[in-house]
Amino acid sequence: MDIKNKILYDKLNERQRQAVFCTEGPLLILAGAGSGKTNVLIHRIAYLIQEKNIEPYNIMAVTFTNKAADEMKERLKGLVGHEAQQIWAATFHSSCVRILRRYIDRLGFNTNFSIYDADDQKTLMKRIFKEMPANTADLKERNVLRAISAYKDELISPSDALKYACGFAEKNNALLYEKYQSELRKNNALDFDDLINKCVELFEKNEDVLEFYQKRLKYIMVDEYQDTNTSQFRLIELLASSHKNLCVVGDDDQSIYRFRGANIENILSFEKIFKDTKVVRLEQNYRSTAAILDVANNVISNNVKRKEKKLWTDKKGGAKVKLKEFENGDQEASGILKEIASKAKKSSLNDFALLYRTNAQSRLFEEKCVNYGIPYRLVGGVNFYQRKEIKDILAYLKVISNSKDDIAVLRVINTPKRGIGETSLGKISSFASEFNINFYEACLNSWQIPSIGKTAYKIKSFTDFIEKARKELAKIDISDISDNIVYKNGDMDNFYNEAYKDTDIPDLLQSGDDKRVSDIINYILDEGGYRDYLMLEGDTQAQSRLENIKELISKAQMYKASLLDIFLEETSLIADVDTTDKSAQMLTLMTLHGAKGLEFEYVYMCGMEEELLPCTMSIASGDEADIEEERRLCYVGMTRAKKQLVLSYAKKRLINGGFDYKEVSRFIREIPPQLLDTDIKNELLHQGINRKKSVYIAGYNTNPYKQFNKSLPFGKEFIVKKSEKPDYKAGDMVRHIKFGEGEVLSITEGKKDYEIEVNFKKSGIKKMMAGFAKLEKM
DNA sequence: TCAAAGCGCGTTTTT
DNA sequence: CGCGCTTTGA
Repeated sequence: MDIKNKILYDKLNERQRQAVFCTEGPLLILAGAGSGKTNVLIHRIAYLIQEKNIEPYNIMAVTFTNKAADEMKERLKGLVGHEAQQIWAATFHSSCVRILRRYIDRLGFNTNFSIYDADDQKTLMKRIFKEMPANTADLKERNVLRAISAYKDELISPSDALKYACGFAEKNNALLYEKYQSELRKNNALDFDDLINKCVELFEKNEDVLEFYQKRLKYIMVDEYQDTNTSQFRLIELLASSHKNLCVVGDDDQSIYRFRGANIENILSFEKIFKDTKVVRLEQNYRSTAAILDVANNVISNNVKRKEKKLWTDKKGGAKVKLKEFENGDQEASGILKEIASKAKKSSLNDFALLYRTNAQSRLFEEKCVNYGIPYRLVGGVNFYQRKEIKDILAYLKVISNSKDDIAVLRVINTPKRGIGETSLGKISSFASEFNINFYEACLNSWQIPSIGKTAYKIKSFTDFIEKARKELAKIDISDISDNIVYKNGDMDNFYNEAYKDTDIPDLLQSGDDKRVSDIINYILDEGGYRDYLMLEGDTQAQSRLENIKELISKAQMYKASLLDIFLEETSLIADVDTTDKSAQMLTLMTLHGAKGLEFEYVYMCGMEEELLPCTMSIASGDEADIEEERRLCYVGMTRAKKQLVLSYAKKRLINGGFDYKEVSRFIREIPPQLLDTDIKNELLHQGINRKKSVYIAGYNTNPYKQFNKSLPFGKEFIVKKSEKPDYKAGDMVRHIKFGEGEVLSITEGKKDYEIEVNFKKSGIKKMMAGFAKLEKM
């Protein structure tokens, strides 16, 4: 083979090279965990450019997360140099936004559309609920939104949903879906799912647009292919249908987004859909020791729905996987963190990751980290862009950019307080719907709103404020938007750059006295009174809120005010502010989902308990497929570890102020005991530790610590002793500290305590444990 | 109109 | 336990 830069590919193994050199036609790369798939992808791109003379401009690499996209761009830069900037490497969502900003007018939207996040969706749905009380009685916004999202994942339109709905509930959901979509359109807004779906719609209805992108994107690669849903698949199928140079990389064992509509069929049946697909399996793991891989393989082999594969490594041996048991969640946190702290003395804290199933679990660890002085980096959790103050500022910017965005207008019209209350908002709202105009337009005509009175002046002061910003600062000119190029962090972002491929790019940062997005934010802080509002709220958080805004401002400094839209779109699609400087020595805390695609020397997986992993929902559903997804999640976590994996669980745990006995996770019981390094008796692991499950404490919504052990410092263990036989019996009247008087209905002897059923005069029948309830005989 | 106080409800996971 | 939502009272 005639290869210019042969050395580059010599480091790859045989299979990896196959994948890299196979450039034409459909290719499915089944890449096990740690098999170097990202490496293969970037080498494949390098090969296309350097050996096949493909223009970087003709290559698209789609990822699932911003993190992955950034990493890919970074590594490509190292491999192919500045040309890497021409490659279209982005997430599904940002790719779609980029396309829609140019062409969505074909679908009757304005190109300055807003993007609604989960919060905005909920707010919008709430408004719909108010408007349609008959259809929404005892429904929850969330559930309806989930149903809508499920429709969208499958590319089902509201009219189809309505057509095929059976039963009242489904019909109703479909109806709400229809309403929701029309509201979005009114607001000139799209939700996350729409970003994909509108793009598909655009391509299906506009052949010329599709052709334009097909011609440009001659080689398409999709990372984490197992996580694509039906609509994402359709999008890729459309783009690749003419040249068919589609390469997808995935691992069915790491599919962990089924809940979000990821269709595992996309990977299982890829070969059927794309004729003459070549399949390459990457099964050599370069990341973990055999000890770790053995454990992971044993767990995942319990899944029925999977492509059989044998992940292997030549790193023989390695430290056994550790299993640790703790009395409670608190001790688990201290125990694990102490161990990490002492181990980290010899290596770097950066080598450690602490993984958990739910974000809620992070709190305990955060507190302890603070106590012990362990620096940590929390990935995920409350998103920077979801914080109140940031959302407020962004909402102002959205209003300035797209005044049709009612949700944004409503968010800020009375923040800071302008004396425009619920009643007035209602009046504006009904005026708006009566004349079929947007909320903001109604505000502009506030003096015409019946019985609005003096509030009209207050409304005017708000619209004046917005209008001034639009005229003097943003200079909103929609035709301008696609004709600009953004500089981001000193790099040319490849937004719209296809149009500018051969032109000189002006350095916007140098161009003197232009207004910037940051100026608009300062205007909101100063003239809008937002700073005073924050300070007057006076809570301890005010300072940190201002800090957050400052961070936003520094980002906004890089954008010309006329590029407000682009600023907004970047901020709405970014999951986490990318200030994670890797140079600092920090322990990483994150969810199992967040860990996908990463690796660490030492991985600690905590909360390895039934009802946590697998989580309650997946157990309760009774659907084995849900359990399999949890098992894959467990597998993903385990395969992050390079050198050592430590699993831990707590025997009991405080949950929602209640107090649960936990059973060790079934996934741990799936590991052959000889593979584990543990003090715990292995028989127990085999049979499962048989404790009484999920004792519901005494009808309390309160923490037993608080009720009976106030004096105990936080963190001290609460010990349950087998309690004495109570001095009351069925039929007796008793008194409870909270519920007052009641009649004992029954007493049942349990393993550790007596379970008492009491009929309280005020609060009805409650079941409680005698040891906690502290009932007094009357 | 708004702040303070009370109630109920909860948990996957993310672009 | 906490959060967010609703009710309540000024």
